[in-house]
Amino acid sequence: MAVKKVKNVLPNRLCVPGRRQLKRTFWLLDINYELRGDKPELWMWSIDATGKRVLIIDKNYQDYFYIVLKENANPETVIKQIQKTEFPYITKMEPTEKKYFGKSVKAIKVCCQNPEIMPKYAKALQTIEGIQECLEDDLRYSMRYLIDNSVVPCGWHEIDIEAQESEQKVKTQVDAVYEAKTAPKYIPDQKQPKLRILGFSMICYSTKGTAKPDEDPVVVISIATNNGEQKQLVAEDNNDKNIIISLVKFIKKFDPDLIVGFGTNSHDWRYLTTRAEKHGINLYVDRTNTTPHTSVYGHVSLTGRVNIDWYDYADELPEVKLKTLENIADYLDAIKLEKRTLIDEADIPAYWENKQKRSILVKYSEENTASIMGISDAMLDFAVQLSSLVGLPLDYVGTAAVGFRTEWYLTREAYKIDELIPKRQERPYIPYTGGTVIAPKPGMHEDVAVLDFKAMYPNIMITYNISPDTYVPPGDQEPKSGVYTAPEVNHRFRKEPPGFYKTVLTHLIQVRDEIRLRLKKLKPKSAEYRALDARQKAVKVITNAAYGYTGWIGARWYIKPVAEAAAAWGRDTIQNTIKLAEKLDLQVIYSDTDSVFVKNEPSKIEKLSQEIEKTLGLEIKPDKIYTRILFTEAKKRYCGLLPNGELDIVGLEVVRGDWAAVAKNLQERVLEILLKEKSPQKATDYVREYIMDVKTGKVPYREFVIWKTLTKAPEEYAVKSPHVEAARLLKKEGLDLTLGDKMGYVIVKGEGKLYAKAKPYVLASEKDLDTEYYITNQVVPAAARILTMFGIKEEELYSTKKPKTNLTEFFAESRE
DNA sequence: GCAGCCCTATTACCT
DNA sequence: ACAGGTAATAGGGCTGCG
Repeated sequence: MAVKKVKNVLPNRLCVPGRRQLKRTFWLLDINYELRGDKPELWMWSIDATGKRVLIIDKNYQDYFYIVLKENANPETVIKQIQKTEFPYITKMEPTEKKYFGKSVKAIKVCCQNPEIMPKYAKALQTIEGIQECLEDDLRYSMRYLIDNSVVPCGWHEIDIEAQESEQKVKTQVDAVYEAKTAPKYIPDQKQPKLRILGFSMICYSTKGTAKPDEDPVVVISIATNNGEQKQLVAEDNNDKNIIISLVKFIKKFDPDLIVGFGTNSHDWRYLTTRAEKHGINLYVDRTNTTPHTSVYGHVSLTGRVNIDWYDYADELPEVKLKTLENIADYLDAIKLEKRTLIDEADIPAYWENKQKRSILVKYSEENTASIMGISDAMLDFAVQLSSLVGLPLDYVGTAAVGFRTEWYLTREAYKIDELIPKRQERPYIPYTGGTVIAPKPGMHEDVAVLDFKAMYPNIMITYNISPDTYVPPGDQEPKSGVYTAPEVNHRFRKEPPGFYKTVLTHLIQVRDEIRLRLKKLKPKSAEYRALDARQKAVKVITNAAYGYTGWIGARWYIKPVAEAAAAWGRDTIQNTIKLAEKLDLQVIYSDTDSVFVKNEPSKIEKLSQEIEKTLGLEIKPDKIYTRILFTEAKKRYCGLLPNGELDIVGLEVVRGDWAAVAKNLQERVLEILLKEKSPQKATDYVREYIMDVKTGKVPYREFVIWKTLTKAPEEYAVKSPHVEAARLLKKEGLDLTLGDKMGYVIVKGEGKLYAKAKPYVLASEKDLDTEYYITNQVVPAAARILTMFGIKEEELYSTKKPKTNLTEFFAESRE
């Protein structure tokens, strides 16, 4: 796609040459806009090159949207028609050429003084003769500003400014307020200013059940800063008025750029707001003396500061199954502790009420904040890079779902090539066929190589120019340049010019390769390395999400054949690879979507890889080698032994969050014995002993807990199930569960269906456990899943006596 | 009334 | 609220059974 850009005429900027103009370089922290009467002002909260906190106000940028004209319409006639009607906020209309899904369209750019009136105007205009539709009236003013001026959150810019006598309330919060005299100009520089970071966590107290902000006080607030300051605020006489005042004071005094927490977007800020209102305190923790408010994608906004809730980044760590603060901190090695203080929510009242134990609660709270600071240390680089890459402000790039992050990146790219931004629209969900999975050859295999296509879907989209703007619908004439036709589904895509996705993906892949090359020359601990490494991770996230995005019905650029074609070419690619491998007499053991597991024969593999590269133009290479690998009959589940002696467990119970640890631990040990020692007999013995341990109470209570997510409100479930019933019991105790929370339950002795025997683990204890259930439904199935591959029957595992090798004897054994 | 079968709901995983 | 493909368990309805 030809990149043609009309260079900065800046028709939307009302440029007034000023006196006392200065040049400043600034790093953009947060952005918001204010309406002064009907005129928008864009506020950029920033840090300048000298480390001063400055607010730069741009009053000179006007919002606009586009009218797309019908093919035969005359722009001037349409403009005249509009002028006849009363649209007082329209300041300018100009005919222009744009592209829409790759096709040139006639359009009118409509400038509006008041950004918030635009959707209304756009709707009203639709009825006018010659107008096809209106677009881009649904972009927020602040995003419009960022996109049009190439302003990048968490990036450096240069700008001409003029000192401004600001209102007192603003002046107290920053070192200086300026008025923008030119558009900011982006300066690529990965260096970051030294940010002031404040982390906090809190503990609420209720005599029974979940604390309710209307009734129950906050009793401990723990604060820490990246300057090493720490403070524990402890309520006196269960009255939280003073500690909330102290929190506000502390924040004002430290004046953080970032406020970080865990669960703050969904809980803490709302709770504090309600408590503050109750006490008549102003919760002024931002830089403009307003209170926290919920905004875009559900993030809590603190004007002038960046509020980050690290829980929003938990999705980036799929290895952590139960996303508690402790687990995430431990996973990231965020905090060094001899022994962590752990207190269940249900036990908090007991700790608070007991003066001796109260100090433990305060320590727990202090450790929580320390964990938050540690997570910050590990994750902030990534958040900053994601923000600057996709162009969403740092305070809500984390709350934006993957689809929206991808879309904002695309939106910025579309602007650069004059593509109009399609509207979001409701569509029916129609699934399509995805990747191919072939059944594994069950059993143990020695020396197996896993070959992976490098970024298969992105590269397929590049190779076949698959894109919303290159799609040739059925019935449309084939373009001169010719088309690529997808296998099976027969969707066509023009070969030329390069499509939107091809351009974007090529760029992303190239950028990542460049970064990785630079990383090789840097010291891994250096700030530059960390920032760049975070950058390449952010690039990878967006690259990998692109294919999924194309098949998402919520996507602005959704065109089903695009996703469907990419998937079809994927299937074709892997099928060809398997065929070729077989032709080379390279035994294929398993394949899933973009990978093939083959016998490790390097010369044949090399040949395969070269042949694929030559015929398909895609890169496939060994990703890892397993010394030994075990498959059951199931797809997507296996265990491999790596050369370094580690086990790579995929899909099996061990890696699932919804099996009790008592079963997972056993299965892991069984796999270890089998893969390392190749002894089914030893594994069987181990299982039998283990079962005895379970029966005799040698396994800790916590290992019996089963965790399952509550995906909807308890009433909405069609069938009764253990975790939902357990959640009901919790609720009876006043302990609420929010949608998406994990319910931890155990199965206790009793009658009837399983759901009747499920109890929240906090409400039961060791002696209640139905060990029979755990043995027959957790421990044995998990072990048998593996051991049946070696001819060992499930029933054999129940035997308490020495194993018998002979089946007749085994059947004589009694099963208890 | 219930064992056995089959289908559905549900969850979490893999690429 | 990025996609589809898959395994697995428990619930629940239905059938057949003198």
